[in-house]
Amino acid sequence: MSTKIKTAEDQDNAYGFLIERTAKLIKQHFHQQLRKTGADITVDQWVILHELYKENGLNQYEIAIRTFKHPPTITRIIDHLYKRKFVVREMDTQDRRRFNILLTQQGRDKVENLLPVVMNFRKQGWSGLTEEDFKTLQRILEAVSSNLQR
Amino acid sequence: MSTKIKTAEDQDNAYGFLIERTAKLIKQHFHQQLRKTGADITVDQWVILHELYKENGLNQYEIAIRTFKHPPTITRIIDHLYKRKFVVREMDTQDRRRFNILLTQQGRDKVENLLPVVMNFRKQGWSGLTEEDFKTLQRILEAVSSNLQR
DNA sequence: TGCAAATAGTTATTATGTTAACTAATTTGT
DNA sequence: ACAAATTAGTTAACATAATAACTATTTGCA
Repeated sequence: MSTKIKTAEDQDNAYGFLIERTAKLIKQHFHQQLRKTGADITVDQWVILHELYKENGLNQYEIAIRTFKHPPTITRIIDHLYKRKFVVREMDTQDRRRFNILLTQQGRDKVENLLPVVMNFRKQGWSGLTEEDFKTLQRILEAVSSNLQR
Repeated sequence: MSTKIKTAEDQDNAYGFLIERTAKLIKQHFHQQLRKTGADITVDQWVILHELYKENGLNQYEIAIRTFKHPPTITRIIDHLYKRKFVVREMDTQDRRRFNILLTQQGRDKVENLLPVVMNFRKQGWSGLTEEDFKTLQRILEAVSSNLQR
């Protein structure tokens, strides 16, 4: 069959490992960049701040979907961001189970200060890769995701 | 230049996110598979058991390198595996700072019981992908890694 | 030989990942 | 209208991620 993976001695999950390793590397190096700038913020906190910067007032459920994180994780990270005065929780008047999460001015400033750092980081990480490469990468990773979600 | 990433409005790190999301999905689904079989073992514990199955007696430093995890993480996971009697720590006679980690029979049995589950999981995840796809995936992810480690 | 530097591993701290169990509010079906 | 099911969010418990600070060894080198 055409889908066999290397040879029989390939007992180790080389490709899954490669994907996880790369994801870790990206996160680690991005974390380093954030530290270097003295941002004093974690990668996951950044991700949520950035989502709110793109669309302010998301509720926690929507943030969970968009960031691919679980609800308890969102609760905790929002707690941290609230303590540091980057966001506030606003009770939703239509549905009192919901909180709309709003960036404060301080939160918005933080995102805007870090945007150049982020852009630079990406430029470094993706350098030398072509449009074609991105398309292929996307196709393969989405195939794996779809295989698993069956 | 040939390396630009889509358009200017692509402020979000779509590809980095895609890689991380896929890595998470793989881990999550593998975790589900392990639970379904009643294995009562985490993915990270499996990874270390499997490394030891491939080469018994590795020290913690070598395990850290091979699994891409940090030393404190290895300490804790080995502690868990020890409590569950899957491994033992043997003092290295050449270098008394080192422990050689050895699979017990119980640990070896655990790995062998789970190997078919793991193989099945991989078959599902990678189905429909060609040798060519794997090569491309590998090239791209290694390019990103190498870009970051510069 | 002797002492500084490097190495293997642990402990502690803070943050996130994952699941289960829970509260409170809303929606659905009849 | 109302009980049952669903949904948004929290709390708790346990495991991993990352870094710093530490102990105990071993190695490098003047």
